[in-house]
Amino acid sequence: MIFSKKCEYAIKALIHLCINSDTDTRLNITEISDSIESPMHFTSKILQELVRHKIVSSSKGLGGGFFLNNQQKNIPILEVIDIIDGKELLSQCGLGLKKCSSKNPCPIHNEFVKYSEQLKQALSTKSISVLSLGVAKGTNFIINQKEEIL
Amino acid sequence: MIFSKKCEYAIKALIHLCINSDTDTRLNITEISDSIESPMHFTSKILQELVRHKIVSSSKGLGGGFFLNNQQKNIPILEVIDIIDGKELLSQCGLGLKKCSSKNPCPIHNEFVKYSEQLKQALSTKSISVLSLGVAKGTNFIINQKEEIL
DNA sequence: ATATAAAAAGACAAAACTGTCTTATTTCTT
DNA sequence: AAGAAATAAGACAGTTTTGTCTTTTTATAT
Ligand code: FES
Ligand code: FES
Repeated sequence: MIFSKKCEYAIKALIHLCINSDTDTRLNITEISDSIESPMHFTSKILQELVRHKIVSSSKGLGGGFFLNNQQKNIPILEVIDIIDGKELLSQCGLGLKKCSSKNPCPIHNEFVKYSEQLKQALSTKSISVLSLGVAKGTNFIINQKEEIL
Repeated sequence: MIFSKKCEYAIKALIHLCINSDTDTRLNITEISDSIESPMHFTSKILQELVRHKIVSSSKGLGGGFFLNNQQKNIPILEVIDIIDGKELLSQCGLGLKKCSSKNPCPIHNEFVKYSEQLKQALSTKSISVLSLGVAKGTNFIINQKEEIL
């Protein structure tokens, strides 16, 4: 598993919020965790962390909840991954050497860097809202689909 | 970190064994863990697991130790990763959906599969001995190099 | 003011991963 | 047969990740 569970839940929650919330439509944590099938309190912690980093907005009290404003919907997903799993995740040596560099490359460096750089590039150009498009249209999914018996 | 520590140590140990052992040159666990800078008993467990899967050979008793025969040196590294971290590792959905498929793709499926297939392909065609070449020549490294003060 | 609904925070618990220590077993040498 | 050197195996411990529960704080509506 390349991303942590925290990170997976974060991305799912953000996509759900992108589609279903805005400045004056807030979602509470029960609704969110039910929708993305994630553990409620754990998800709440993750969203709190994202609020601290200004990736998500929130308001307390009656009628409050979590939401994304238009600016937040355009944040690239890589930024979220960097916050939750650390900037190193996609820059680390595949064999765990302290520093991944072409100067002192490990035996899998070439294959590995090619892969991680490409992935990093792709994730840095996809915003939360771009990833949400397919989900809103029903062509992409953030929860497990029922087995269809054909 | 995409591979587990177990897997990192396994790959390093195999490369070290590929370069320094053969049917009648066996290495004991102290020598191996010192050379690859890994925790000795943990590494021993990992090698035992690889012995059970016939990736590594071992013999007990005086003059015994771990070693690779010529056939084992040609095992693709992906096979090792599959054993230690599970076949799923490089086939899993990046968002943790139970099944990664283009029929019910998650929002990052396209990017994700494109690169993980490439990596899997690359790792399936590199044998332990191929990865060892650079290390034997001194152009690749499996332990951290000292900081050079230039 | 009070009740209520919500996030925020903190303490705790379970599980997985990583690592250590001890004992058993095997094999070789003498 | 005895001793030594090695892997094999199992019990245990620390740490991190994942998840749960409870309390506090804040804002709104009545
Ligand atoms: S040095 Fe190992 S991946 Fe770059
Ligand atoms: S469905 Fe998520 S990566 Fe394929």
